[in-house]
Amino acid sequence: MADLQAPRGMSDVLPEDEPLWRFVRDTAERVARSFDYRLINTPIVEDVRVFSRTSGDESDIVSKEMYVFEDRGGGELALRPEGTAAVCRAYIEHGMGSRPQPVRLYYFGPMFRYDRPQAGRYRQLWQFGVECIGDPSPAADAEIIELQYTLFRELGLDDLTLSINSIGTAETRRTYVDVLRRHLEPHLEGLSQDSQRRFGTNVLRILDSKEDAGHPALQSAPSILDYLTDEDAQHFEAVRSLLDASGVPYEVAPRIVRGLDYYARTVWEFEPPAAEGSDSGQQGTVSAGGRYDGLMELLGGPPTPGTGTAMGVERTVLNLRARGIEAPSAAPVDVVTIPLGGQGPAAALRLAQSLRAAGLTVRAGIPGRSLRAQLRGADAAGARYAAILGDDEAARGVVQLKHLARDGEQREVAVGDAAGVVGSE
RNA sequence: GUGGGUGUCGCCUAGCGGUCUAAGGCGCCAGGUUGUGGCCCUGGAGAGCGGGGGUUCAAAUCCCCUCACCCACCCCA
Repeated sequence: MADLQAPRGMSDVLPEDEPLWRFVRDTAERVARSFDYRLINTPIVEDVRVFSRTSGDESDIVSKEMYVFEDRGGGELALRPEGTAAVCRAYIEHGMGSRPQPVRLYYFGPMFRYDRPQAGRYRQLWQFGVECIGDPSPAADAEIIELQYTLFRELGLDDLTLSINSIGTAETRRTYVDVLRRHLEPHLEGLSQDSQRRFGTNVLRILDSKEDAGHPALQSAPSILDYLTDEDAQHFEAVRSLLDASGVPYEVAPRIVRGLDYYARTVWEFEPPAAEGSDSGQQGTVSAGGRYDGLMELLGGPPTPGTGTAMGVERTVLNLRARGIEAPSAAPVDVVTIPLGGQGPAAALRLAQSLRAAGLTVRAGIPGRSLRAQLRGADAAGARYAAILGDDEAARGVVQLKHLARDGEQREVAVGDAAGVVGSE
């Protein structure tokens, strides 16, 4: 094995992987644009405060998963762990608040988290995300969810389940956390160690516990939905009826919470159906998002509502592969040139130029190899035609066009006619 | 961060203490005509067994450490 390898948890996307990636990316961009979302590219590094202020210093992302480094000017930079905060920073920086609201944006790029890698979890992960900024209404939430839903359908992932919840606003959450604490406290002894730890750090997470899922204390736990303010409840109700209207199936899951502090009200996740057998792939969430009113203020901007979602590209590709879904096949090689002799190479170069100019895909043959070897190579490449050019052809301004894809019939045509012949089939 | 598993040519795999200066398949390169493919045949290049250290007369084969990957937990996309 080579002594130099890609950094832990980071991997190469090889040419053979690329068609599926391109399928995901192209489909994502097409769907986003069809909802009138526009691309925004932000740097992959940001001032660390973009994330520490917004994700919450206590969050795992900030406390232990960020790649932070000092640049030569002494500033603290971070490899971005997620996209939303960076997009919001750009929104503020470029005064997008004075554009027609809401501003609809999408991004596609790598994120970095210093996690322990495992199936579906990487230190460099790609996300496709959409953000609808400047609209507090339930319609924006429903639009984002519908967009994501549409994208999964277009990709052929039609068995993902959508879970939605409302976690209210900061105050309702505080109230609910107190209630939940009081409810769980008497049962603490009987809960798992993880849950006991989370009782101190993040009570809401206990609801998500796999270990304690069947515990009576959890089954009887109060639902956050019962603690929503009237406004929160109305908002959630409206999101639901809009989803109903657009035919997006979902289930309400009062137990889902999100990892980042800036979420408010609507939150959601798309997950593949629980795998048969037992313990496969707990890294299931393919896409997740929520409303983040309040985030802008954490970044020093004016109060601005927003909602968005992010999809894990690797996990999406994993799900496509698991279902045997393949990317539309790439364009084949139209012609492989086969230069022979002393004059062939130059003639082949000129021919290749003119064929490419005509929009054809041409692989240059390698001078010096035998005709036999070159034809074998052309065949292996799956080329439709081989264009043989030796001294004789070069002198006469012709080329031997051999139709590999068929029976190998070969005919001599003038160099100038080659593009027409190849292009006509 | 915690626990478990794996690690032999580019890929897949055999070997599991001496017959291994490591074998096979795929792929790659070349040849089987002087300028003709796909099948087939022949030959060739390519690893010293993830790395390091031990044990032993002898290690790919045993032990330890380390690295990487995989799986689970935590957390998350």
